[in-house]
Amino acid sequence: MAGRTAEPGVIWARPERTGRGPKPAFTRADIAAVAVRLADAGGLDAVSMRHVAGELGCGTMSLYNYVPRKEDLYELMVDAVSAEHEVWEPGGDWRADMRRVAGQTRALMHRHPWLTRLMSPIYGFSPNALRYLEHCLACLDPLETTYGMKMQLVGMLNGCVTSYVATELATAERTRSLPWSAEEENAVRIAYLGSQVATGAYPRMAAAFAEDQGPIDLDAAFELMVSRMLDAFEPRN
Amino acid sequence: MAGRTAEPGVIWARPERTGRGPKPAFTRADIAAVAVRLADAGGLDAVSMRHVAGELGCGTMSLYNYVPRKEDLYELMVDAVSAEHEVWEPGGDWRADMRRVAGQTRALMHRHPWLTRLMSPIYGFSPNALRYLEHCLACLDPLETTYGMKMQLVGMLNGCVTSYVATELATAERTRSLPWSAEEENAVRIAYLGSQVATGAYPRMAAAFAEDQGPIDLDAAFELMVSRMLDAFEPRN
DNA sequence: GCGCACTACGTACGCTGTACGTAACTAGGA
DNA sequence: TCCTAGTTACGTACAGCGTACGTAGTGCGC
Repeated sequence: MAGRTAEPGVIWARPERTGRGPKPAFTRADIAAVAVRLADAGGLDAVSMRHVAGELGCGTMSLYNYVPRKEDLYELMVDAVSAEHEVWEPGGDWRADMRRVAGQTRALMHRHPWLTRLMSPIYGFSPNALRYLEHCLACLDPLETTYGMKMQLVGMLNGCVTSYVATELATAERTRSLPWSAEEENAVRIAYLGSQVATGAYPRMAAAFAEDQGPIDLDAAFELMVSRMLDAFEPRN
Repeated sequence: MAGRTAEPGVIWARPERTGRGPKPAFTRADIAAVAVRLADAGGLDAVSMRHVAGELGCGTMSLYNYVPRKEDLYELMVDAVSAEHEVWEPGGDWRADMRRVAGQTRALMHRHPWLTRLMSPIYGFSPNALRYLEHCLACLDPLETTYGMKMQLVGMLNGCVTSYVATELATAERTRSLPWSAEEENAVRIAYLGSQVATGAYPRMAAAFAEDQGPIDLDAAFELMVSRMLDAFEPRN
């Protein structure tokens, strides 16, 4: 009965299997795969211990043999999809390589929209996160600066990418599958915003909304943002 | 009984008070203040409809007269603390002003650690968010570019600040008030990380950890990040 | 002054994470 | 070789959550 309750630490630090007892029926990879599938299909809220266990065909509480807390299940999920991060031989142009990294991160988050919600700094050192970080550092080899600075670059880039994609996804989600119609929702928002702006209290916001506002090319805007971000780390001359 | 269920839209679009019926016992500000106080004291998880209602001294379901969904309560909270954003007369140096804005945002998130979790792009157009945005745009008046670009700047800055502070807070939280001791937790993490790095699969990560690693000045690192970010928007010459 | 929109709130439902007790099983140490 | 300790499996149970809904009381607008 010892060690039944939560122990210190990252789930990655505890071995998946210790010799004693019956063979576990599943691997962490199995569990993560099921959870990811559920989240992809029904959103993060569809990932409950009961649901995952049901999908695996085992009792709810059996899951706790593999995953001490639900938070750890989330860690498994993040690590599992992080495996999709492609790793290539850096080409010598760190800006180009990092643009590609950022693009892949964005694509990953589009494939798994729940990822942005789990992109807390806590999930930082899973095996595939290490692999990803190592790859980023490899891409940054041509950049002559400290590793601390490179880590900061990666951190900032990830932060911006996450927040950008989160905005993208929220916007897309709002115009889809709401209990009321998207047009109605939008009309209400526009009307409200218009009424606020019309008070004259926000002249610059008014000007901003009045600006052209053609349909935005989200891809181009993303590339631009990333480029600007990387520019900031170009060694000064 | 009409309109009992959720209606389209932002909570800000519906009037706080329509003429009919008994006077409401509370204002939205009252409710937001209570929720913020609870979150400050006990974390975001301490904010439940029951708990807030109890603190207000009313029945749980009465809250739903003021706040159609819990998500809207969150919106009220974000707006309430956004009122703490100081607004000043821009001094003509947009970089200096934006650095100050970023610093205030960071301070705000330190005062209300739950804020980073609610900083979803959804909560974008509350009254105080508009006030904040207008102020940012005012600070950016000297920067000659489109409003679209300025909005992107503000968005990127917020994204980076949020992710930076989230990391700060998560790190601080991890070394505090855990069910097991912080030393133990850290020891486990270091041991795990060391074991991974020691495999030789992550040579650059190993180098990064080997690097100096004096105690990091979080304030300086933050200032540096913001400066770099703003540099990216400096008009090219 | 009448009616209706609004406030107030208790009850109830389905769901969540997970503590705990119990039974079956197996590998390591004697 | 057997024994036992550690592990897996899983049902039950509990406290808490968001919120749908019914009902009763209130007071403004017509």
